[in-house]
Amino acid sequence: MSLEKETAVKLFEALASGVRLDIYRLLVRQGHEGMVAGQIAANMDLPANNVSFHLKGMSHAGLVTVAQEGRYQRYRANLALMQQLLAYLTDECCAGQPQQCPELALPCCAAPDCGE
Amino acid sequence: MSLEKETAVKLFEALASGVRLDIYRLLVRQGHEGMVAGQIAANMDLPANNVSFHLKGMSHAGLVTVAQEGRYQRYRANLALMQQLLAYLTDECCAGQPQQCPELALPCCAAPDCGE
DNA sequence: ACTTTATTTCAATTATTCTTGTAATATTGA
DNA sequence: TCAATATTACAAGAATAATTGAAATAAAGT
Repeated sequence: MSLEKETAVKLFEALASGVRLDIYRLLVRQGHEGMVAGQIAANMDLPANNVSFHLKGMSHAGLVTVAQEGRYQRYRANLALMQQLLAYLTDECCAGQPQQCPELALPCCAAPDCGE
Repeated sequence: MSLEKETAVKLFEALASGVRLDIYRLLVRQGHEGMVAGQIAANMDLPANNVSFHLKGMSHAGLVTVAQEGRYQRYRANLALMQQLLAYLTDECCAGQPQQCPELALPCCAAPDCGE
């Protein structure tokens, strides 16, 4: 159930900009409520079309989801995919030497199945 | 003790390329042993100077560390910083509505201090 | 000292991404 | 239907990043 590499790269690209990182964290803070595009743009203090450009990239990558509400577009952070991304990163960590993991304090290695 | 936004952006940029993502995951698998630049280049099947270019970016961002060993440069994944990056991402998640967190299955929210 | 090996640096080219402005689409309310 | 609002689409220029090749540095072995 691991992510495709291509998917992971797109997700990191989607996070690799100050604007988009701010947007994502804003949506994480909003939780399930999310925010509509105009609110996000107001919050970012950027032109609406620029924010829309970034939101498009983020939703295309899967980092956020979008739902239409009349003439509004409501965006939400896709936290489930973020979890998969983290798992992808730490997949097979310290392979063969699980005893290294605790000292490196990596969550994957603290798991009971680490090193399997 | 949260990361600076600029630091977080640089880390995501460092992960936002197929080549660098492969390198990072390779180093994660290697654990504390790490790998020297030439081994990494051989593993990536890319020109050494190209790999060096990417490694420089990654180490400048802090994603990996580098230690000189004679004429070799040994690179290791900086897992401690990765942990901080994850914390930065999920900081203040679902602020004010901690009851949303479990259903979103985000690790930060499963923590006992979620919503504080 | 000389040669080989490991790695980095620099410069040039190509490719990609960001921003801005303007126009288009589509929903709502009068 | 008409006007206003929310948002996206498109195009052009500016800014960044990636790749390649050639040269530089620096440690190790002879």
